[in-house]
Amino acid sequence: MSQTQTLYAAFTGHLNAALDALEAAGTLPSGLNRAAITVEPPRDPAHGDLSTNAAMVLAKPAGMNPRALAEALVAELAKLPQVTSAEIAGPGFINLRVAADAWLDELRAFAALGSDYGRSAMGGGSTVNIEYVSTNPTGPMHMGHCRGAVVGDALASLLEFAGHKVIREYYVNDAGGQVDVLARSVHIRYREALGEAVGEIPEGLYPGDYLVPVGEALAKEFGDKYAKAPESDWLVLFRQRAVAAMLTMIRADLALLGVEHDLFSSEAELQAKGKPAEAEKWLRAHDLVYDGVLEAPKGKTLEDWEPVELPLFRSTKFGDDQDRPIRKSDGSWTYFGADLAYHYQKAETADALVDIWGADHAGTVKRIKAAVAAMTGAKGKETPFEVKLVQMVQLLRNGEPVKMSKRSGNFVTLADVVSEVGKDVVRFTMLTRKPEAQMDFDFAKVVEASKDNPVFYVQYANARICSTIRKAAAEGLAPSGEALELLGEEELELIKIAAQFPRLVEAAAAAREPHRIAFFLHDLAAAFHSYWNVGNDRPEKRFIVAQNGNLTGARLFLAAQIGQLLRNGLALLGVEAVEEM
RNA sequence: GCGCCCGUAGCUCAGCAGGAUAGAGCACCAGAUUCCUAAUCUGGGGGCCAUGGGUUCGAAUCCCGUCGGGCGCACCA
Repeated sequence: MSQTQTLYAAFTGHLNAALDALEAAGTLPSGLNRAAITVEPPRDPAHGDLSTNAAMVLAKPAGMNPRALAEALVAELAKLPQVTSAEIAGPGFINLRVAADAWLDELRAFAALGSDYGRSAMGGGSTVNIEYVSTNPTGPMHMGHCRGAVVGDALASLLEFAGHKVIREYYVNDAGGQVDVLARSVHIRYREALGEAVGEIPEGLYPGDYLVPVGEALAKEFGDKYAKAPESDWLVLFRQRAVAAMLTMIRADLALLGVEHDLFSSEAELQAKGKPAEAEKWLRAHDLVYDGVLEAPKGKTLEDWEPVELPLFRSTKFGDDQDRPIRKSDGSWTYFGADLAYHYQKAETADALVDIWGADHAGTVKRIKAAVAAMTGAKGKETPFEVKLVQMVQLLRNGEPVKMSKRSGNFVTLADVVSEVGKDVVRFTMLTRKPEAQMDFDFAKVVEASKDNPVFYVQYANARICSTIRKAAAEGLAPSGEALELLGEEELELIKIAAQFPRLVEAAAAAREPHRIAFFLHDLAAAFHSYWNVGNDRPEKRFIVAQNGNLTGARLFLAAQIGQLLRNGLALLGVEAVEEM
């Protein structure tokens, strides 16, 4: 591993050393919690290059006046050779100015680390399993699924970059009633392929055309063998074939989006291995599952409801309003029953679990988290398990809501949207807002506005950089780190913004918020475009200054590194860094 | 009725585990192209951060209530 240390990481270290020194001198009590201390750029650049809240955070637990503590800290920090000024401001902020050399060193670090600039060891190599997409294998992906797919994929890349091992997993719900419905729907298409007039697809089955080829393939393979046969003869077979076909389709849709999983886990396989039964046994032994009778549903009247004894999980202990069955009255597993076994199994292969779910599953978060916590906790240490809820995407067409339902066959497919506006626009749009806020996605508007999409703004910055370097090369000029001291204030400003990438990666990874990367890239691109245009009025500020090869080399060096950073960030988002536009 | 999420500029959204004068894009107005890509830039107008309380040196950010919007509240998945 390189010795190169990035500037913010270095200053966090310097600050801790300064605090250690104060402790050693008896100025500061030892053992104070430093977790809330930050080193960040001040909001107003006029205040300096770096700012820390250390004195304000520590003053109270230390029983000291913030300004007095700040003065002691400033005395320590001022000793650092790269610090040109250290001042106390406001209620106790410490503002530092950093010598130009230190920023030029950071520019050299961009180059030395290249595509690894921003990579962090924060994760410590621990394994995080991220489960995302996991749509039922009953049809193509539609736009409602898209957000979770993009967010999960970008989060996976981000966590990898932040030092985790990542398993990207898709849970295939191939065991419930919906896949039987799928098999029956396919059976009709199969008969249709054999020449039978099947008419309208009956209510409750999947009417989509995408099942036609599946039926045709089965007709080709089996002839009319199952046309008149009872369901019990073909259901399992057709279910398997149909699920496999749907997964192929879904994977193709995901590929259009640039989303790829490491692992597809089958619910049916999980059940075949007896995992839910194992889980039930354990839960009963720990009094978390008991046989009981549910109360009649409130608020609605179900004619066929009757009290029956079921194995119930004590989810009321964890804030649920009702204990939840893990098996149905026919003995088969409920979704919840299989799901807790599934998560328990996942926890055996990872140090932490993250699920990306649609908000329509919010109601089940408490119980599954409780079950997983109980089961993994019994082994000594709970496996951290987070559920990130991705809010609904309201689909509109010219302002009118589009009701989507696979059952009705009425939906906007992901493939349609991607082919219309492109993968990069879809991904960037999904990643320029935090996932827990609802969003509207107006198909027409996005198509129309795709040319104004911020993604192009970021891509254009990289394309400009590439073009400049190409142009310079044609004139025999190349980036060079030889004379970086020729760079002035404007160039340093660009470096200062870019230098935040490492701390941003860590913050975004810790918060599991990939959208922060998207906003950072936009800011960096803005700084670059702005700098570029300075050259419009002042030709001496252009990248290529023909009469000054050293300066040109240094500016091209800067441009090349900014380009690298943009590419590092875009790679995390899964957006192409095009070289020409 | 209960649970979860959201409410910031006309619109779409940021606001980095409380911090200094609340930001960006779109839209609107006024400018910049003999010049490395104008898919760009510069400037301007526009905000009781839904609302009422609380916590503290300090709140858009944390806590409670209210209002408004969304999603759930099955032996479904």
